Amino acid sequence: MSVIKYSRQREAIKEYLMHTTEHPTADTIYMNIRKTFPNISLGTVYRNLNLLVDQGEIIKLRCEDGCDRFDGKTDEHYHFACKRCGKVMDLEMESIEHINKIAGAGFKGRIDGNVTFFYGLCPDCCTEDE
Amino acid sequence: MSVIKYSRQREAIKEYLMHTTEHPTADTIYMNIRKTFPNISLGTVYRNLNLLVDQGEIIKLRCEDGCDRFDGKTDEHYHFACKRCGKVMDLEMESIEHINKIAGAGFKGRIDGNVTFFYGLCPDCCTEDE
DNA sequence: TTTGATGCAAATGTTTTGCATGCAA
DNA sequence: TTGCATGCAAAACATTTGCATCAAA
Repeated sequence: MSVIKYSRQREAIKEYLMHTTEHPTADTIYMNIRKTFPNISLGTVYRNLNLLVDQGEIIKLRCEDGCDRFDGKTDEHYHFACKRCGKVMDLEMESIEHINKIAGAGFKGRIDGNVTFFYGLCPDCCTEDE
Repeated sequence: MSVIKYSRQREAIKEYLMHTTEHPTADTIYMNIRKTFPNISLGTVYRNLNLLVDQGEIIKLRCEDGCDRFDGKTDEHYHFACKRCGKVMDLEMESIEHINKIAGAGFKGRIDGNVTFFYGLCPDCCTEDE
């Protein structure tokens, strides 16, 4: 098994994800990191994102719109996607991990967890409706 | 707005999805429909799948493994994905739609629903572990 | 007939990968 | 010095689309 060496690019990606709540796509991350590392390549961004996901330092979100988004917040929380503007946000809500028990009730396998995505209209799009 | 005409290919796709619980990918559906329509093209399969999704006759599942899967069962139910073999199955369980209220409690927007995917080990992979 | 559906192939968009070079240890 | 990480470009992959032709209504 190979050792993981420090890299400024990876550090910058991690740093960027720690300080945004936007749940950016790989391409958005690429555009932003380029401000600091103009020569960084998309391939490097992808390689580092996958590495960070494997290490559990960031989370990969499989969105409805097809492409992946990344989240630097790794503690248990839930996401919301706006059906109108596509924005993805964190939800401040109490735990719903009890649904794992509900799901496991009549199931012969083992339930380890769940991925839950809520959808509807975000606060901004909701206001526009009035 | 254009009228939707009958097509034997679309009917075959719908029929196939109605009688499988495998949650096949577009490519798997293509391979199967080719047994009946050897000349059908992948493009046609995709076009019809999207059409059926728009009509609410089937459901599209965005899976962890990246590609989409399709489900002919359209009533409210939840899915499970095996982390080991990748199999996707339906879960027989009571409704958890109350989580929409929990999610909406401190949220300024509007919650219309949720997409929930459970994961862990399927019954088959679970048994192998013993 | 008219117009939507098809088959085919080319195009698209996202993500991965091979390889020579650069940089961390 | 060793070998992982990078930049670049090509490849891989799932999905969509343009167009001439076919078939439903």
